[in-house]
Amino acid sequence: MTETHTWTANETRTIDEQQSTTESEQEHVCPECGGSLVTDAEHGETACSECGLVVEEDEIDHGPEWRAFDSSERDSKSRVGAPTTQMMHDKGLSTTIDWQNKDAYGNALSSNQREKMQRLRTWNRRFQTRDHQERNLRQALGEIDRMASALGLPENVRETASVIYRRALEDDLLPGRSIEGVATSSLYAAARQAGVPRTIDEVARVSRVEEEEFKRTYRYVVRELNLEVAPADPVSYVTRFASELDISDEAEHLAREMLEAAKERGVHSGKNPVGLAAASVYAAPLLTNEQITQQEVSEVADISEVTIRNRYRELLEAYEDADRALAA
DNA sequence: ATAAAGGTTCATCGTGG
DNA sequence: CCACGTGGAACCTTTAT
Repeated sequence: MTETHTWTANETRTIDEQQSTTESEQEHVCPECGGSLVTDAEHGETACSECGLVVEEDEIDHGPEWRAFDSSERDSKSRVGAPTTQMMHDKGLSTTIDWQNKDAYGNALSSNQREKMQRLRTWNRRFQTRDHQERNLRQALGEIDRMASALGLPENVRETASVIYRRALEDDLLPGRSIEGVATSSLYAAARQAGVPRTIDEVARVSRVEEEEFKRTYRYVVRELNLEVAPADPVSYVTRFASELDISDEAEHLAREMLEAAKERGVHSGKNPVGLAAASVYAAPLLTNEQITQQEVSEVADISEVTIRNRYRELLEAYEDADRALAA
C-alpha cells in the first residue's frame, strides 16, 4: 500500500469520529411529544423519532454535495485527499524519488545511503505500476457496472465480465487498447456466454467507445483468451422482443416453436441470429391473428425490414416443413 | 499485411393490396 | 398505410497470397 491509501483511510476515520461526537452532544427529548431525538449529521437535521418533528436544521451537512452513480465517479468527485493534477497518470498523488544522489541540500549521499535510495526507487516503481493496474481495474469494473445496469444485465453477468477483464489484464492484452473497449468487450462476451445476449448495437450504444473499435477489440479478446462463445441462440432474444412488442403469450410460444423448427433444419448458419429472432416475433403474431407490422419489429430488434422479410420467408418454409413431417 | 471470394445486410424504389 | 420483391453498395468473414 502506498502513502496515498493510508492517508485516505485516516481521513475517513476522522469524519466518522466527528459524526459520532455531534450525535452524543445533542439533547435527547422532543419538546412536542417527549420522544427521543435523533441527529442525522449527514443532512444537518435533528428530528424526533416518534413524531418526526424537525428540531434543528441548517447544521453543517457533512454529506457530499454531488451525487455519484458508480464507484469511478465517486472517486473522481470526492474532495477527500490531497490536491490532484490530471497531468500525471496517478494524478500526482504518489511519492517521487529524484534520480540524483543528493540530499535536500544538494550534498552528495554516502554510498550507504545511495544504496538505500536505489532500493527505495525500485520499490517505489513497483508500487506505482501496481497502483496503475489497480486503477485500471477499478475504472474498468465501474464501467462494466454502469453498462450492465444500463442494459439490465444481472449480477452474474457482471461477475463473468470482470473475470474476463482480469484475464485480459493478466495476459497483457491492454497495451495498445482502451480500457473502455476491453471492458465493453468483456461485458458483451459475458452476456452471450450467460445466454442473455444483447445485440452489438445495444451494447455499443451504452459504451463510450465507437462501435468499430468495440468490434475489433472484441474479436481480439476472444481470440487471445480462447473464449468459447457460441453463436447466440435466436430464442434468447424472443422474450425481450416479445415483451417490448406486447404480443400474446401464445404468439411468443409459437415464435419459439418456429425457431426450434428452423434450427433443426439448419436455416440459421451464417446469418445474424437477431434477424431470425425478429422474423419469428413478426411471423408468430400474424399466425395468431395479432396486429403487428414489420416496422415495429424492425425498431425493437434493430434489424431492417428487408432482413425481416428474408428471414420470415425462410422461417415459414422451415415451419411448414416441420408441420408436414409431423403430419406424416 | 493485403487481396480476392463468397456471403449477408441494408436504403430505396416501384408495385400492389 | 403496409407488405413484398429487387438489385447493387457496403460490409463481414474466410482463405489464399
